[in-house]
Amino acid sequence: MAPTARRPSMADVADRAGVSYQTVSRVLNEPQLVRPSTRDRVLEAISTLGYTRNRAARALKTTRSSLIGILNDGSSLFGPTETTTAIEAAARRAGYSVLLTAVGPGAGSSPASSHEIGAELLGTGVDGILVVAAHEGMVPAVAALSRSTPVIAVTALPPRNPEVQVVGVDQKLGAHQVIEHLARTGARSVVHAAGPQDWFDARARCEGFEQALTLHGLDGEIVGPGDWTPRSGYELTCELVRNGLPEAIFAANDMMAIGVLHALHEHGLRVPEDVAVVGFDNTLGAEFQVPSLTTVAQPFAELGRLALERLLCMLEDREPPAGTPSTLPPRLVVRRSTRPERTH
Amino acid sequence: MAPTARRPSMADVADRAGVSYQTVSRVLNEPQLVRPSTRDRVLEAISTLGYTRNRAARALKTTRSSLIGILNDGSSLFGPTETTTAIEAAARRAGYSVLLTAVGPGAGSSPASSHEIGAELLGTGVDGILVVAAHEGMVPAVAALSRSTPVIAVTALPPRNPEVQVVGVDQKLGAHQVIEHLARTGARSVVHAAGPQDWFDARARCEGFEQALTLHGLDGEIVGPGDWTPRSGYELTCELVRNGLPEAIFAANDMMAIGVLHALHEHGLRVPEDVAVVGFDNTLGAEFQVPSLTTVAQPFAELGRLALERLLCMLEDREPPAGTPSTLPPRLVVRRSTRPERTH
DNA sequence: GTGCCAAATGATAACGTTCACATGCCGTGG
DNA sequence: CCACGGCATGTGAACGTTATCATTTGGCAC
Repeated sequence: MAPTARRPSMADVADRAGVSYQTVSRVLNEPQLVRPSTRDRVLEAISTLGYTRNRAARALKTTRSSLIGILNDGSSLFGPTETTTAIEAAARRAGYSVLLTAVGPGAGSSPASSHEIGAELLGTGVDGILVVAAHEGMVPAVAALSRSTPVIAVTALPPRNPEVQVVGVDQKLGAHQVIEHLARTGARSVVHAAGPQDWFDARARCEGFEQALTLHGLDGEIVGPGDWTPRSGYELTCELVRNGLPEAIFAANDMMAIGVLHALHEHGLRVPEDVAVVGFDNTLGAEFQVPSLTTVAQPFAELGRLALERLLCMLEDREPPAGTPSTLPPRLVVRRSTRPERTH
Repeated sequence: MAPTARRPSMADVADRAGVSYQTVSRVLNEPQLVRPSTRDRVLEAISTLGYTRNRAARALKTTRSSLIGILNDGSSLFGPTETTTAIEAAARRAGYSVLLTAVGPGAGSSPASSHEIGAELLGTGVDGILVVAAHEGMVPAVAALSRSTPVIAVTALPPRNPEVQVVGVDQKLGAHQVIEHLARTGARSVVHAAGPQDWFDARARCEGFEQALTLHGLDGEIVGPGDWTPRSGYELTCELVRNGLPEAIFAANDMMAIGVLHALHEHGLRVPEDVAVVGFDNTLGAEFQVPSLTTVAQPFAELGRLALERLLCMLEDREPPAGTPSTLPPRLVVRRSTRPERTH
């Protein structure tokens, strides 16, 4: 590290190019207003000096920070991480940077302080906020936030606080696809090992499960809730083994499904012959479980891009292009942990 | 969203408290310099107005943004994600926010543009940068960065560019622990299914593997490289099955190990009776694989905290407290995918 | 050549802070 | 009673941009 000579400013560039700093500003913001020859001279000065705009000054003057805040839950869950990465890439393409803030147990902060964290995030001056992995604990923070900044939540539709725009994957549809597939493969009874009920996505899967169950006339119930971890899937299954197994188990996510598979194997039960198993998410490892896991793939990355696109619309005061969905469909991926569908 | 009345500034607070804006500034920055009664009046004004400092103005004046950049590879790998989350939490506690930037194929950007991305990250005015999930493709960006900003790389020791400080988990030690365990459980030959060789951690594991092999007098070789995915572990194992299996397979990470387990199961081979399998990372699902996976746990979160601590030392021009390690030890977690150690 | 319009460029102020310094006040000691 | 030092607070300038308005320049018709 050099003795940190001050970074070059517009004035330095202007001197070198023999123009005023205002012209430099114009080259950067409205190039069409400046004569090509001048522009080239300025651009050359910029590149030889290695000049970059001072973002703080820019933000101060324009009252826009070019920063987008992501609020997540501090877990390392597959889906939210994928979504976050996609948001970052899309944001950068649009000229924004991404400020990451975690709230919740995974981040070592109590729900009580989620309020504070919201305020803090606001204090950073972000232009807009995307809430990834939305669960109940974030509601107070989001409610506070949405009063002073555009906010979009990435989740299944939350029952209340309708002020906040929502973008998500159709969890109910996913559950329907699962149950339909199980019905077609001859299962008569299905248990749903539920996810944590303070997560909107988990609740939506439960609702979808129950709807689909009656639709297809299957027996079934919800057990749990688990907590997204393999261990919770494992423990719930052990209980089922003691109390009577269904013909199929629909786990709230792939991690729990992994626990389910483990428990069944441990008790000498064959999958899918004795019990069929389905997960949710299509995690990286799902295909290579033993047996390879039937699951529901969610378009996490596309979801991130969609959410960002929506947010940009809000920021720039334009309507989202007609026909843009706010809900994306998931896709059932059939593998070997369920029986093959009858082809008639 | 209200018609966005301008956020209150220090002047507003000052008016309300009947002091000058400078006093408000002092209350915020050096409270001990202002009389308690005045301080209370100011604090009250702050809270009723809901005032928060304008970060842009602050950054402009102080030339410090209170922003820390994280450069990662845009993958959703378990380790980097955990580390990132830990960094974010620690940074927030220290009064910093975290700017996330992904570079590399996972982020949809070619290595060629990593240079640009580095410059861009610099342009945001971050006070320091943490490189998580360091691989060869980041070297140009990091080299450029480190000339003008404090940078710390979170990785196994990279062979070159010694200017950049490094914090990491001792990958070689991890490999040694694995081989020692395998030796003790009676394995005579081990194959290492290597990770992508442009990752420093992957290379370090290879080196450790070879060292430990000769140390314990075992047979073995390196196959691959894979690419961290289950599929690559699966394919490498299928090849091994054709060409002759060792008594143990040491996969470069848990994901690849999952692929290995799948392939072995598919070929009717028993784990650990026919072949022992070891992974690396202790991913969330490792314990619940079939059979549950022996692996090396890395202290990802602690690593993040350590890296941030180091970076803060650089930022504040103080020496890291004596005795702070720059390398953390991993921990072997023995489960059922390897044979039990002989107790003599 | 003169006048005029548009295009190109420059000058000034402001954004909300913090820094460096100036001022006012109080109590103390001579 | 006054000079002095320390504490508490206020004033002016500056950070690097962009917005607004003013000025210069060049081209062209008359």
